[in-house]
Formats: sequence, C-alpha cells, structure tokens
Amino acid sequence: MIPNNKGLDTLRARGLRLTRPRRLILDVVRATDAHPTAAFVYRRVRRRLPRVSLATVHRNLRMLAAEGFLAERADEAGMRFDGNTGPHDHFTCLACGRIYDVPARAEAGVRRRLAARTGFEVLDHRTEYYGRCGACRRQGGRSPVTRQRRS
Amino acid sequence: MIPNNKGLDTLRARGLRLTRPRRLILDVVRATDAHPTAAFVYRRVRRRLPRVSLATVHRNLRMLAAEGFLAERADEAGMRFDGNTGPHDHFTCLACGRIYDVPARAEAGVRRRLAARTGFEVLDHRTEYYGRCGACRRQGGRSPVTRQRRS
DNA sequence: ATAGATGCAAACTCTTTGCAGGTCG
DNA sequence: CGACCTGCAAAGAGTTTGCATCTAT
Repeated sequence: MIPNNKGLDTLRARGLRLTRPRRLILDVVRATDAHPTAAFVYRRVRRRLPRVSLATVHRNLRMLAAEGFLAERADEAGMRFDGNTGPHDHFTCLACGRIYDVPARAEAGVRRRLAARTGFEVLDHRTEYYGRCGACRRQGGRSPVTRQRRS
Repeated sequence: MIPNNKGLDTLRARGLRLTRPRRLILDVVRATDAHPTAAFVYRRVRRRLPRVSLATVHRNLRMLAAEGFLAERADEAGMRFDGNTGPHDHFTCLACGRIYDVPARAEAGVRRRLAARTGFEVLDHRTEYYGRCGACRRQGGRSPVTRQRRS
C-alpha cells in the first residue's frame, strides 16, 4: 500500500538484526495507513507470532522510528506510528478520530519566512488539519469532539 | 503577559464556580508562555495554595480547556496547556525542547483548497515548526534530538 | 441549602526496564 | 560463538476516578 521508503540493508549496516518480530512489526505499520498505536501493531503481529510481547513491539517501534524507518507522532491518547516517512500532512476527523494522510503543501518559502522573522533555524514544518471526513459528513450528526480512546 | 482571551463570567453562566484553586490554575497558565504541563502548574499553584491536589489541577485544566479558556496540546511527554487561545502556530526547538509561539499564517485559502481536494469539512488547521531556536543556535553544538522528559 | 468542587488514595493506561534465556549472522 | 534480541514480569510516569467532605452562590 505504502512504498518502502528505506531499505532494510541500512539496519544490518548498523549492527542491527532483522528478526522475525521486527520484520513483522515493520510490515504491519507499513501495510496500513491508519497511523497505528503500539497496541494495534501488537494485536496484528500476534496473529502471525502469538508469543510476541508488547514490550518487544514498543522497543522495536521506538528503535525503527529512531533509525528513520518509521515516523512517530504524539497524540492525546499516546504514540502513533506512520510507515509513510515521506513529506505529507495530516487531517484528523474530529467525529471518528481517524487520521488521513493529505498531500503536503510544498512551500519552501514558509520556513525561510519564519527563520527571517525569528532568527531560528527552521528545519521542518508540518500542518495539521481538523474537521469532519467525508464518511462522517454523509452520516450527518454533530461533530462530537469527545475524547478519543485507544484504537 | 498574555491577554485574557475570555471572560470568566462565562463560567458562572454555565453553573460552574470560580473557586480559589480554579482561579489560581487559570492564572498560572495565563501568566506563562511556556506551554506548561499539569505538573508545572501544580508546582506553581502549590506556592500559594499548598493543599491543592494534583488531581484538582488535572480536573481543572481539562475542564478549562473543554470550556475554551485554555488550549490543550498533545506532546510526546504528555499534555501541555496554553493560555493563549488566539490563532497562532508553534515552533519547537529540537535542542532545548522549548515551544515558542509564532504568528499564524492567515491563509483562509489553505482550508478551502484541501476541502475541495478531499471532500472533507476543514474546520481548523495549525502548523508546527521544528528547528533550533536563537539561544541554542548561539551556543553552537549539534541538535540533540534526544527525547525530552517532563518539565 | 445544595449543586458543584476538593483532597486523598486507589485505579488505570501506556510505556519502559531488568534479567535470564534464545537467536541471528 | 557472541552480540543482539526476546519474553516475562515488575516498575514508572501521567492521568483519571470514587467517595466523603467542604464551599461558592
């Protein structure tokens, strides 16, 4: 679904191993666009490797993110992971809580402008959109901005 | 430092009381631009009201955010609160972890454009910048993107 | 007077860590 | 074979909740 953004050879080159749990964890995150939580990945990986532990899932997600294989993202309900490490923005539906990928606005000038204004070194920027997605719009109803619990 | 963005009369109008802990909690958040955590607010409030509980601080921060008196913000280290509820963006320094307010880009067209592209109802958008702030730049040194712990 | 708020302690959720044993290369 | 990794269980960190008591209005 999402292209592999980085070769796994890099792993071995750093003395890291490609174990079965690790491979499956990475596959699960890359196979979905749901910006999964650790718990979600755990449930999925367990279908093929029932003895895996949640701690291993956490350790690997953290490590894979640190190595640049995944993107990490803080959420009011905890950490989420994203197999798509290319530049893109996010749209969060306030009704169903789903997070959609949306194309990034490629505006190089935005960073330069802020840098000029503040004197900061601006290395990255990301825009978050909030609203109601197509599905929730069709279902009508108010936007229940109720606090989302774990997936 | 930051202007009161919303009158407290609104509170009473909704049958909510303006208690001493509540007033102090709101004051603390409004008196700083550090985007404080609950723990930070707790320590500050305790200086004037030593018997407050951390639970009360949490309850009030949550409630004040829900009522629109404060803005809530998820962070890899937990929730942060912002007394500035006006439109503005954030710059996070990857070296020191500080979060600066920066003027929002007023671009109404951005939302309309995304809505047209996706069919979503886009109600809000916010841009997050990342880099190295002026102070950290002057101090030189690499940008240690180490995980920030609690304030 | 009384609905709403508080303090305290316990419960919860998510994440991290110590350690003995297993495994990739 | 040896460094790295895993499962398990326990500990941490942050936040929420139940309940008896208190207090704004």
